[in-house]
Amino acid sequence: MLLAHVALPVPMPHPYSYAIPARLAARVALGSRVLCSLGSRRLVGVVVAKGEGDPPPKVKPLLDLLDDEPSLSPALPEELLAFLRDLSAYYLAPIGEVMRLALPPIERAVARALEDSLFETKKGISARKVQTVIATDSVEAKALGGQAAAILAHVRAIGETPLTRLEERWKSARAAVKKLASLGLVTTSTREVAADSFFASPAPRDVPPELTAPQAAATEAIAASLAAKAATTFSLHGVTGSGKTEVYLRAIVAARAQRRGSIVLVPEIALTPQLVARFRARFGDDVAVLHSGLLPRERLAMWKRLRAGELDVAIGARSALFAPVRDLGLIVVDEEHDPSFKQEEGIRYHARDMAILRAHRASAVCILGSATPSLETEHLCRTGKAKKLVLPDRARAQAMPAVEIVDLRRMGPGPTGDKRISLPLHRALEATLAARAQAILFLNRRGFSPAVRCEACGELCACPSCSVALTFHKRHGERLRCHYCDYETPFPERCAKCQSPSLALEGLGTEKLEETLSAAFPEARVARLDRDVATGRTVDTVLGRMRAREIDILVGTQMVTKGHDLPHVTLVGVINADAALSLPDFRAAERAFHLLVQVAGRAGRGDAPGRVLIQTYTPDHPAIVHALRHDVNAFIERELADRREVGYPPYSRVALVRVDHPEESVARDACTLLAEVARQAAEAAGGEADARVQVLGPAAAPLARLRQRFRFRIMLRSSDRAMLRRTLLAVERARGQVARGVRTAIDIDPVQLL
DNA sequence: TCGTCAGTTAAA
DNA sequence: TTAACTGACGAG
Repeated sequence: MLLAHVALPVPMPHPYSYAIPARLAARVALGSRVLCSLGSRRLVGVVVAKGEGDPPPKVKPLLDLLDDEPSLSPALPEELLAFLRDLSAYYLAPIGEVMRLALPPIERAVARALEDSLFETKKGISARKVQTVIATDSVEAKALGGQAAAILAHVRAIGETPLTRLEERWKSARAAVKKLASLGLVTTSTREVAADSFFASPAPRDVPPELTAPQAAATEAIAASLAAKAATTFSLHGVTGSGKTEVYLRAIVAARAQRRGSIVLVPEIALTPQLVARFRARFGDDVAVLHSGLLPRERLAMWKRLRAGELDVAIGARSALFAPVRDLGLIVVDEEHDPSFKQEEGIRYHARDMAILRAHRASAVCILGSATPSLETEHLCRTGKAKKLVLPDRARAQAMPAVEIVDLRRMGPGPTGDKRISLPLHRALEATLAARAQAILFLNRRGFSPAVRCEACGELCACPSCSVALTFHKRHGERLRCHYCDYETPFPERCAKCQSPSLALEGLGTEKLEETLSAAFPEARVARLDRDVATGRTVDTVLGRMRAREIDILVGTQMVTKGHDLPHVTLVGVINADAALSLPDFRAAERAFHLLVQVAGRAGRGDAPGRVLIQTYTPDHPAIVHALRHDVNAFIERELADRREVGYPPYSRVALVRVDHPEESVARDACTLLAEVARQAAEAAGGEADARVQVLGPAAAPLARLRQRFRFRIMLRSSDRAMLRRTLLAVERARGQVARGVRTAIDIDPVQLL
């Protein structure tokens, strides 16, 4: 019997086998999308293997083949298919769910439509409309249950909310909203949404500039690898303004010359409109820009055009890694060090690592570009797995801004009385305002105060499910919010533990900083930029106001450090550099360093020389010392040495554990032991551990049920390196105890796979 | 007795 | 993941 092995979007590690009916036999290929019935459901899957053989006892036939357009068949080209299988094996992720990453999201709707045989191919793109939900003033007559109550509370707190946003969080939001609407508690309305903002204005073509010598050398090296079809990873190290983008553009041209396509990954596409603009200026509209604002239909259109080879360049965030680009020749990862390349929910993957993998599989070139390369990339260079290309800083002549340290141990508070607005910072703000220039203040804490403590018994208000301190948000009705899980509750009247009414706000968030500054500088226009005020596209609105000089002082989180030219900013203040340094992450120092270098780069790139003030209690910390001198190499050297000293692998912190033993009881014991070790290690480290256990072999089926229980995370809530070493030793020891059939992969280096 | 709920199981 | 099934419970 002819069988098709199909990866279906269910969390099972194996594909399902179906009989290929005669009428489809000629057309079903590897990578084809097929409609299958699984239990009582109908699902769209991808054919990952074909063959004759013994059918499983309950084999069913394929229902249909979805690749109706011959030019787009099969849906997933061989190269992409092979890559997805590697990714699935590497991250122990269910094959079907991985395949789904690469399929256009409209498939759900298609499958449903097929089921109802209502499917009709509508050409053209419908108007962009979005349905929103607004709470009315009426009060519910009787208590509501479950989702309806939660949704009502949410809409009342947040205000007008798109229905799709609600559906992300509550599965049956649509039904619940319908019910609420019938009770008169909410109303819905449909509004038109602005067209795709990236293509709103025509792109004036640019003229390719003359390359500098280092640019030319880099371009040449890349073109040579492309011409030789030699899979090569390049680390392109150059500060902002050193011309990395021009190298990307030339590399794409070189790939094109060989009729090969390119993928460009950026950390957050919404924050990089000017990079997109440069690509459009060079290549016109022949660039697929994949961003979150696309409607499913538009996304599908892009997908098809890429698949058909009509477009050969795709730009986007993480997920653009799975673009069906034809004859892939090049993958660029811009701002390679950025942590947002790591997908942390659903299928977990690191887009930078997987970009290297996909490029190698396709005999393509991978360029990792950054002004502050990650230690992982440096490690690849040192182990000969990547080649280093350096663009010296030609902008150095324009003078880097003067970076000054404000030692909070010695410096008293400024006139506001708040220690976090020190005297030097206060004076610098005054000077900036007097000069009619702009200032950016960076504070990595959203909300008003990051903690609320009972003054009677000392208890912190904590999230019931995450046991993390709740942040007080003044706007949106004085509520406490958990920044991990979005749990929300009104500000309590009394302490939950001792009923005392004296609850004190602790610490400083962006909301409070904004308020304090508005009071201290009444003549200044103070604005705030963080996730609470700006989501996705609205970031641009705030930055637009900044560029138009409608804002004097901008207070913000991470967001203010990324992208965008703000030429009138002459002062950048880091309120508390130690906040970034004490994050519960072994990469805290590295990230703080990246942040400080980036933030410093924001000052004075325009008409006036800039000033950067970094407030800290630990001015001697290497991340701060080296950021002061803009010395990336010295920092990397120091950090690598530090990590070596505690025995931490240079690559990744994730521990994957595979248990492969035929004896169920042994496999079970191994799982139990590893889970226990992780739990204990995590407890000792004051946090959780990040590891996953997968059971392979004959014991897999009986233990599959228990998989949930064996999934655990180690997240070190301590920057204590000795603790880190103890944790790793504990996991190593456990590996020794259950040695037979247990493999652990703690040091994950994707290039080892190649 | 029926409906609801939480927990279990199988899906090719 | 999802849907179907199971047994336990409590309201009527």
